[in-house]
This record gives sequence, C-alpha cells and structure tokens, in this order.
Amino acid sequence: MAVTIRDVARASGVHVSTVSRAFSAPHLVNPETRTRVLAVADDLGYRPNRAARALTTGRTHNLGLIVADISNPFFPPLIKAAQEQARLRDYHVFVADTDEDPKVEEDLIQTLTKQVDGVLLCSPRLTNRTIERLREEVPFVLVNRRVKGMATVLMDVARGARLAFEHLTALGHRRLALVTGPSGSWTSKEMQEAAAATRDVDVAFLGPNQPTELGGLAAAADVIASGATGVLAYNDLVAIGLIEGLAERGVDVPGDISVIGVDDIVAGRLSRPKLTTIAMPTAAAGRIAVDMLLQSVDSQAATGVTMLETTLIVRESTGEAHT
Amino acid sequence: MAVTIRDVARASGVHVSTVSRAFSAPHLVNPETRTRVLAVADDLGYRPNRAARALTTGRTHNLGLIVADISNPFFPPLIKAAQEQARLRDYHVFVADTDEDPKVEEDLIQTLTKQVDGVLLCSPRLTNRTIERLREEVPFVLVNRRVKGMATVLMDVARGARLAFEHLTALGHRRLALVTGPSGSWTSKEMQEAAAATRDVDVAFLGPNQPTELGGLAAAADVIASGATGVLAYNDLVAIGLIEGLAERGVDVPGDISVIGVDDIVAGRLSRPKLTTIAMPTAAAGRIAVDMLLQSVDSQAATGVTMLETTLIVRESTGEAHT
DNA sequence: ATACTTTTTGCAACCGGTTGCCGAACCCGA
DNA sequence: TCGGGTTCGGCAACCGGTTGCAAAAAGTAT
Repeated sequence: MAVTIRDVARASGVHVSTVSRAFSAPHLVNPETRTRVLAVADDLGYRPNRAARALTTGRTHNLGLIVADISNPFFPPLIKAAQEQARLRDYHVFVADTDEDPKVEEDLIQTLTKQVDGVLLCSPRLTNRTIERLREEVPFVLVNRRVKGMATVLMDVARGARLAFEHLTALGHRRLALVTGPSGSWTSKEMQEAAAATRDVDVAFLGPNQPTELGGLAAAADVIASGATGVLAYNDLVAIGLIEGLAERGVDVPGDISVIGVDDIVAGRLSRPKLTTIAMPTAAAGRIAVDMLLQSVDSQAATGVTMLETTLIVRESTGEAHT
Repeated sequence: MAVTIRDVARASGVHVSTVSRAFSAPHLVNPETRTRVLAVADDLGYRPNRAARALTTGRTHNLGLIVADISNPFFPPLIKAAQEQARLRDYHVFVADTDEDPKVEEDLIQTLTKQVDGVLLCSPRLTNRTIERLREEVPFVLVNRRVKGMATVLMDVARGARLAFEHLTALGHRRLALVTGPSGSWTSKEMQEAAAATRDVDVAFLGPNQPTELGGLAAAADVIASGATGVLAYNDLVAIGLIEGLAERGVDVPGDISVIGVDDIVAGRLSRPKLTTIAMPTAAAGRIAVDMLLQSVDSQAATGVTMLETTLIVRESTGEAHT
C-alpha cells in the first residue's frame, strides 16, 4: 500500500538502514549515496511512518495542549502560535478542551500522556498536588499557573491589575471591585493579591464567577450591590457580560461605573463602549511555552519561569468618577 | 520503563497474545482468564502503546480537523463537539488552523495525512480539484463545502439567507445588500444564489471580504455607497464589524440600516444592538461529521450528504424601513 | 606493500503490539 | 471409551522504522 523504507532501499540498491540514516543521520552516510537515496525516495513519494518511528525512538513528535475552553477568545491566539511553533519543529499538536472541569482535565492528560512527548497546560484548574503527580508521567509546561519547580510561562497579571486599579483611582474612583473568575485560577489569585496590595481604596471581591459573558452578566447585581464605581473583571468576556448586565439594570458604563477587562480580545475592541483592558501577550506565550516544552523533552531539565509583560489599554469603558 | 504487554503476560502467566486478545478481542479468551489478565494489567498500570498498535493495525486512532481560523467563534463549538464525539470513540483529534490560506491548508493536510485515519475539512478554501486529489490519500469529510461524491455535512445557509431576505423585505426594505466572505467559500456562494433567487428586490453583492470584524469594518463604506437599507453579512463577526463601521460614519443600526449576521455566536447576543442572526447547528455538525468520518474510515463507503437546518433569530439589529 | 584509521554500509535485533495458524484441552453425544 | 466439534491459548511472523555492532571500503602513514 504505502511506500516504505524497504521499497526505497530496494529501488536505490542499498540496505534499509542506509535509507533510514539518509534521513535521520545524514552525517553517517556518503553524501553521494544520500542524494541518490533521497531522490529515489522523493520519486516514490516516500513518507516516513511516524508510528513506526515513535515505536523505536519513543518520541511521538506530538504535543498536547490543554485549555479550559477553546471558546474563550483568549486561547485561540495562544493555540495558533503554539501550533505554528510546533510545526516549525516538526511536531503536531493535540488540542483538548476541558470544559473548565478539573476531572475532565485529569482524564484528558492521562489519555494524552501516552501519545505525546509533552503537554502544555494552560490555565489549569487542577490542584498543585495533582499537577505534581502527573508531571511524573510526562514533561509539562504550565501557562498561567505557578507550581514550584515546574517550567512555566506567566503573564504579569498582577502588574496589569495594579495598573488597572491605579488607572481607576486616578480617575477618582474610591470604591472598587474585583469580579473574580473560577476558584482554581492562578490569574484570579494574582489579581486578588494585587487588589489587596492597593492602598487607600477598598476593593471588594466578587466571585467566583464563570469566566464567560454569562458569568459577567450574572455578576452585575453583585457589582451594583457592592457600591463600587470602578471594577476590574476577570477577563474581557466577563467585562462585556457585566456591561450588558449593568445596562439591563439601567446602569451606564462608563457614565455610572467604569469597567476594565483582561486579555484584549477582538470583541472588546468592537463592543460598545470599547473596552478598556489589560492586554496579554498570548501569542508570545504560546510560542515560548512550546520552545520550553521541546527543550525539556530533549533534556530532562524542565524548569525555569518566563514572565511576560502586560499592558493597560485605555479605551472607552472607563471614565471619571462623579464626586 | 513503561509497562508493556509482555510484563503483563509474565505477571499473569499467559502468553502475550492472550493479553492482547484480552483487550482487543475479548470473545476469543476465557472470561476467567480475561478478568485475571485485566486485573494484573490494571495492577501494573498497563496502558497499550498506541504507536505500536498503529503500526500493526494501520489505524492511528487519530483524526485531523482543519479549520480556516480557530479565532473565529464559529469554530470552537464545532471543534468541541467533534473532540467530544471522537473521544467517545477512543479517537484523538489534531486541530489545525490554516489562517485562511489555501496553501497552508494543503500543506497541513499533506503532513497530517500520515498521522491520522481521516480528516475533517471545515469550510475549506481549496479548489475542488485539489480536494479530489487529496481524497486519494486519506478519508475526508467536508463541512460547509460541497464536492460531488464526497461525504459532507452542510448547514442550510441558502434557506437561512432566504429567511433573512424575507425578513428584511417584510420590514419594508427594498434595497438589500449581501456582504460576502472569502472567495473560495461555499457559504458565500450559497448566500449569493439565495440572493439571486429573491424576487422583487435588488440585492447588491459586496465583496469579497475577510470573514472577520475587520472585514465588516472595511465593508461599511461600500454598504453606505450601495444605498442598501437591509444587509445580510457573511457572518456575525462581519456583521459586528460592519455595525461598528457604520456607527463610526454616523449610520445607526437598526435605525438607518438593518443588519443580519450568520452563526449566532455569543458575542452577537451581547453586542449592542443585539444581533439578528441565522443560527447554525455547529455542534451537531461537528458530532455528525466525526461519525461520518469514522464510518468511512471503517468501511470505504465514504459518501452521503447531511443537511442541517438553520434558524433565523430576530433580535435588535433589524427594524422597519423608513419609507 | 603493509598495517592502521576512518568512513561507509550491511546485518540483525528490537520497539510493543496484532493476528493467522495450529495444537491442546474440553465438551458433547453415541 | 472414542470420535468430532468447540473453545482457548501459544507460537511466531509481521508492521516500518532505528541503532549497536561489525564487516567492507577507502584513506593514511610507514
């Protein structure tokens, strides 16, 4: 059926091992022989069988990429970048979606483990303990989650949150709120810490909430009840939902309440009012994470933390407080 | 290192073939033996090596899923559903993104081909000829694209478009416009045909456009120039961008112009005005496509067309024409 | 020309499963 | 107790590559 290495060997009058080496260890074969073999291989349309290769080398040349929810616009740029980077290194990527469910997440990892050389865990909801257990089975790189001793790519949300709160206080807001995300979220925790560290103003914690528009919609009542006039939302989706929820209750943004999101998704740029937000370098995170992962696949040295900068982008959803 | 089938065989005092059969051909082994073997396997933490299995069976138990752009909110529900369905059948899914580029798309298919048992092609931008050539190499199922003799899942956009135009004319609009998508798009073509078939009203074709908010934003000028008061956009993203573009030019939706989108993405439900749109059963499409694909992987019978219904959802972006 | 390297190639085992074939064990009825 | 039919399990080849080892070839020094 498919053309194998033996077909190529026969057609070019050399042993299969020579063909194999022509591909995977060029320096071990006479350049002349090599070009001939390659020509024949190309002629026959030979493509190495990755399953066979995986069997002997123990390398599948596949990576796993696990995200909480593909539908969240935060992830696609990261996924795209990761895939592109992986492709450059001749790796393929399995993308899996956990539906924000830690149990699904663990299952998924278990299943993937045998099929991939490494796993990228984005914003995992698992406990540290579980992550540490799982790391025994397969190399990991974490994105947006901190576990001691593990390779990690972080985006500096704490700083972003600080910028957000400073922006709000500079506008005269004195009662602030933080609409948090899911409970297992590192991002959420970082934001809370940043909030706790801001002086001279109250920051109410409202949550946990689903990290979606619906979550924001549902949080609108809480926000109003809290009396806050400036709020930082877990992400843009939540912010957009929140703004909608507030509008339904006759509260204007930014007239009555200022809202800041996180992620800088495209929808935020086009919603009305345009969303003030903290931009996250997701594509860079994806690329870097893949590089770290491949590195730790080769050498067992799988540590190191990369911190990426975030930026506050001021648009229309924040305004001066009415004193 | 990892526990293999031979370890299990040794530990349970049977031959490897028996262990193998205990897993993949239960009826060929004594129930008693089987349970014992399974117990031992479980005890040892044995997991079959998929690469090894793939080597002998020729089945990788992987599927490829190729989409034009993961960032387009239209796809994630489809991807999720497809993955879930695949997982139920013990298959994994490679998701790949072509960036709307036919060349990347072809490359991707070529690379994936050897790694998967079948490929799901969503809204491909390739030519029919190319698709027909590629189908020789691996089973395909197409989503949102019609190529004779190939297994296909379609969503009835033509009918949806008809409903949209009827809705607009019923509101009194007499000059309509269709903001089309990319040139290779089947959906776009269907919409154009539906437009051409509507009687008693002009439908101007504006395009091609990028299938994103930016595309819609850019199309705003054309729409105004066309003098249309009712427009159907290629998808919700385009519609949202268009509404924004119109707003920037002082044109109100739905006051001055009515806009209808396609896909019913969440953002449309939360944008202002809430988007009137044609809902697409994307999750169902993903599930069904996977089933068709797996079916055509087993038996070579790879044909059949499934057409899924679409629905018009009227929200706030359409209104009466001012006569 | 001989001995000794170094490069190039072939040989064959191996990775971890699957599967066709065959014999052993077991069941049944006569 | 024996023949015939099932069921069960073992044997071994095979899938398509990779790789350690050794032989062959080519190059170098003496």
